[in-house]
Amino acid sequence: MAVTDEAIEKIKGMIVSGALRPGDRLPKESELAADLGLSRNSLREAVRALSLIRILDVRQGDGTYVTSLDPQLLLEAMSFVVDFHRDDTVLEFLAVRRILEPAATAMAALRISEQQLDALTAQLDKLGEAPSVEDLVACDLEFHRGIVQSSGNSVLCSLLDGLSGPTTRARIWRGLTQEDAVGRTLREHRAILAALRDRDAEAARSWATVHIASVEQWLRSTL
Amino acid sequence: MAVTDEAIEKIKGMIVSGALRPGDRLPKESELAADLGLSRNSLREAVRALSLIRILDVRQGDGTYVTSLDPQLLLEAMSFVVDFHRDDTVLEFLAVRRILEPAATAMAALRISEQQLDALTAQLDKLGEAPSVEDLVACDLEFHRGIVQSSGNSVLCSLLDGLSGPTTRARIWRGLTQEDAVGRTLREHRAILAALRDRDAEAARSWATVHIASVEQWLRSTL
DNA sequence: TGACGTGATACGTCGGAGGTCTTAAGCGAC
DNA sequence: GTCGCTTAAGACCTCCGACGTATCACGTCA
Repeated sequence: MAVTDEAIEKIKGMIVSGALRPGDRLPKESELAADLGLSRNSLREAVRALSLIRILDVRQGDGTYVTSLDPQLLLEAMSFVVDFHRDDTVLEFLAVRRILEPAATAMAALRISEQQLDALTAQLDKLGEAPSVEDLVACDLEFHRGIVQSSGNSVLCSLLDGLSGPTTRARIWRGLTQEDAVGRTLREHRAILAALRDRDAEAARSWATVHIASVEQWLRSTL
Repeated sequence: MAVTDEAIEKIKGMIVSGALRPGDRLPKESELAADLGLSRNSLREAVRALSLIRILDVRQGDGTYVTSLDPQLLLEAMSFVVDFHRDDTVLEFLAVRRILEPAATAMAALRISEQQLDALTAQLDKLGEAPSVEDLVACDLEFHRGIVQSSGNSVLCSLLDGLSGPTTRARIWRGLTQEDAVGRTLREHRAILAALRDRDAEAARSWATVHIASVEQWLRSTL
């Protein structure tokens, strides 16, 4: 195994074992390199790799720190990965989202606060009747994120956040080509919100399923 | 933005735009560094980072290649990330798995082949009545992986693979073996398999839910 | 024709030299 | 005494050049 890969494993080990805790500062590059028995250049490769996936936070002029290791932060790296997938795998991502999002919406129906409900309502009202496609997509993303956050599971939230990347692309495409998609999306959002207000988990789940399935169906028919 | 980060973005852009396709070979380090306008050392940091998340495949003495970019390969990097999470977030990961795995099992019930069913049966038979903990854990992992693969969704499969990481699984099982969990697990596996044979998606989904919920319940009571 | 050796090629590792940014201590003015 | 600026130290950023090591392809020889 290359010395850089060894260094990655060793740093990982230090964190997993608890020798390095979230927020801790690492020894400076030259010291850490000496400790691990490799050159500063090779160590930097290891640190850079761990930095890309948000394990380490490198601050020039200051030092290198272990991040909070929040699920949100680490899974955020997933969206970077998802970007590499081409359209032919979008359907598979969408299928996973079709499983997770209704479940998250149902969970949210039992936990969401009145305050959050009002915020979602205001958000939908602000958009108006005939928004631009860009505004609609941005709003859609925000709407679903708000709901999923209310599910109370940060892992689930981050996962869906990452999965929404390709879906978003598809939805832009759809909005540009399918005439009634805008109005339909707005109506479905209202329906989901109403189900949440009613604390009706099953209705919320069903509307979320319908919402995603409509995108999926359209995508399947055009690919 | 640092030159290395720029290089990461540029290489990512070349792949996403299609200038570099899966399997393609990159220019050699010195040339690529010159093209992107940075030193070979800094470029290597970028390549190493992309290599960690399985975007690039570096072969000493040969060259650097774009990987297949299969969802399986890229999401495999997630298990690396999951390893960093502490016990207090295991429940959240388990909750997500509780959503995905029953759905995957239900999907599998409609698609799994007779051949795969026989393979799963043989696998359970081989384990016997009183297996060792190591064998049980390995078998459990393999059993679920086999089912999820039959769902036909590689993204879903990779995702669950990452969530069921060896670390998480091992931690859970370590304490679980004290109870009657072994026999219970074996019985539940048999039940899931029977549902699959009957092509009964709902029964398969329910058994899978029960299977995971029992682990979740135990974990919640002990943490 | 096939096995072997050798050279070319490309990645792996290293040490050192400046450069840039952040932080905090030192210092003077209000 | 407090605030703001200057300055110096510390740490990461980038680069260069050199050498080590693994792989592949070509040519040689049996």
